[in-house]
Amino acid sequence: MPEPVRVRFAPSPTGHLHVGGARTALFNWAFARRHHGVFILRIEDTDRSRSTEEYIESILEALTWMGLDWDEGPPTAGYRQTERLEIYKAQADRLLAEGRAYRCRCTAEALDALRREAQQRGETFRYPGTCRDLAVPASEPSALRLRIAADGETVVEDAIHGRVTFDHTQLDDWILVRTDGTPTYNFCVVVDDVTMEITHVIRGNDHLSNTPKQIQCYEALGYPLPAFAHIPMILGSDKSRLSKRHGATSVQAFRDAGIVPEAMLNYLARLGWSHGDEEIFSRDDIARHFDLAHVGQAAAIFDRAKLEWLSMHWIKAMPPERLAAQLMPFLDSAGLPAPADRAWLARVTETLRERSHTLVEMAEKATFYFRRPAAYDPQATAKFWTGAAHDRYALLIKRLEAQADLHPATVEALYRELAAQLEVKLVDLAQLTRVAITGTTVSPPIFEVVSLLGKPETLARLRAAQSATVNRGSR
RNA sequence: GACCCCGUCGUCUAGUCUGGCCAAGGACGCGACCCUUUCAAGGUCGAGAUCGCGGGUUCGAAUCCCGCCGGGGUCACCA
Repeated sequence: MPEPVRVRFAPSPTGHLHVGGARTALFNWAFARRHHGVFILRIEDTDRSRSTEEYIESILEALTWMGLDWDEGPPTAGYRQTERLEIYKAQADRLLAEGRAYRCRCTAEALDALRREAQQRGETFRYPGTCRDLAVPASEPSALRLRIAADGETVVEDAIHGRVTFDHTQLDDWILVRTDGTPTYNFCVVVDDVTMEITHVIRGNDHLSNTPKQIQCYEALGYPLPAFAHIPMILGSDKSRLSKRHGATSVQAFRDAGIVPEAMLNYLARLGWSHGDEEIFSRDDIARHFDLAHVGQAAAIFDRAKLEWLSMHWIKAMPPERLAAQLMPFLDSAGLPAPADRAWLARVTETLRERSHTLVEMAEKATFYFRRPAAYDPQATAKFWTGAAHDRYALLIKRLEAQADLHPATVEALYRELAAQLEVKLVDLAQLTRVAITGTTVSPPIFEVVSLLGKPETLARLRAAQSATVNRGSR
């Protein structure tokens, strides 16, 4: 039986989870689920100056929102680098004892000077190995460097890019442990991946260049290599690295913009990965079909329009009760009251779901269900409050009053009958009603709206419009 | 600058490994029409890619080889 797949997502909590990180998390999660393996969440918080508890919470929240559940990780202890310092220390000591690493007392200033010189000569800076054979005593302040073979090459066998070769002239004896005793990122990653028995390292393409250094470390440590897969990056519309400049980039920014999680997941999955011509993937679909073989090699540009299309798709596909529940916080932010009747709200969302790309949009469009029009759109009144408007409102009011119930079908029958009698088009009566109810000429199917609003409210709005036609000078 | 990765419609992509089924398919967006109580949604149709460019191999190349150009990434006692 093959060894079980173990993958990890290892964000550093220096900011909210951005879409690039979210997609890396998704690919790891999907790979784990597809292979019935284990998805581990590890927090890379060795950079204490920039890491915060708030960001850790924020990242966990974003992953949870997307439904990316982890099998190992916080809140269980031991999945934060700051909790693993002894482990790095032990491995560092071992490398030193075995001669695979050595103490270096070169100062940062001295190295900076060398770096500048190299740059002026147009060369890649490499640590010259000053302390390599010096046996710097432990009593002196020193950093720990990995001893790397001066020549030869290191090959990365990448699941997405194939074989990538790096010449050792490009590598140098990099720092494992800083003078202050803290381990560096590249060292922690290797130790963590080794001790957590990670089988597949799936991460952003920006780490490909670091991989040969890490491979050297695996070898020094005497551990087998995991498989590597470097997924392409996500770029902004100008093909530069996606940043705030390009608008929303954090997962919660999209959540707050009313994108539904199903859509975020679906969009991110299709950004860089494909499964034939399919576009629609539920979380389960992704878990069932995801494979590294169909992850592309080219960076992808983030396209908000397609995300919103998917968001509408999933809004349309969502069970009404769930949709109503999802909408609630957005009604609140829009300053609208929380309806006590959840079933009623579900019906309201049914009328709005194919007209809303986001929940924010849906909440906006739902406004008239909760509030009477603050004003009537001048263009609408100019067009529909003609001389006959007042009388037509009167007729509508009279007939609606006589109706015991306002099922959409009975309302429609009433309107059609009246339109026929007056020898006008149904649209004229419908638009007159829209103006009265929403203040505009746009709404979901008006018979449904009337039914949802109920008789007293509908009548009140029709009467208000009717008297407004008088005030306006129409007869 | 050095090294590494990448390059198919505006965008996401199928196809590239195993050359012919591709005078390049799907999706978003865009346009038109149909449907229709408005707006949408839906349906149909359409515009849109000489497969970055130039050579080569081959009967035949988006697919193989070479060169070039363009974009991105990495070069820290950051992660």
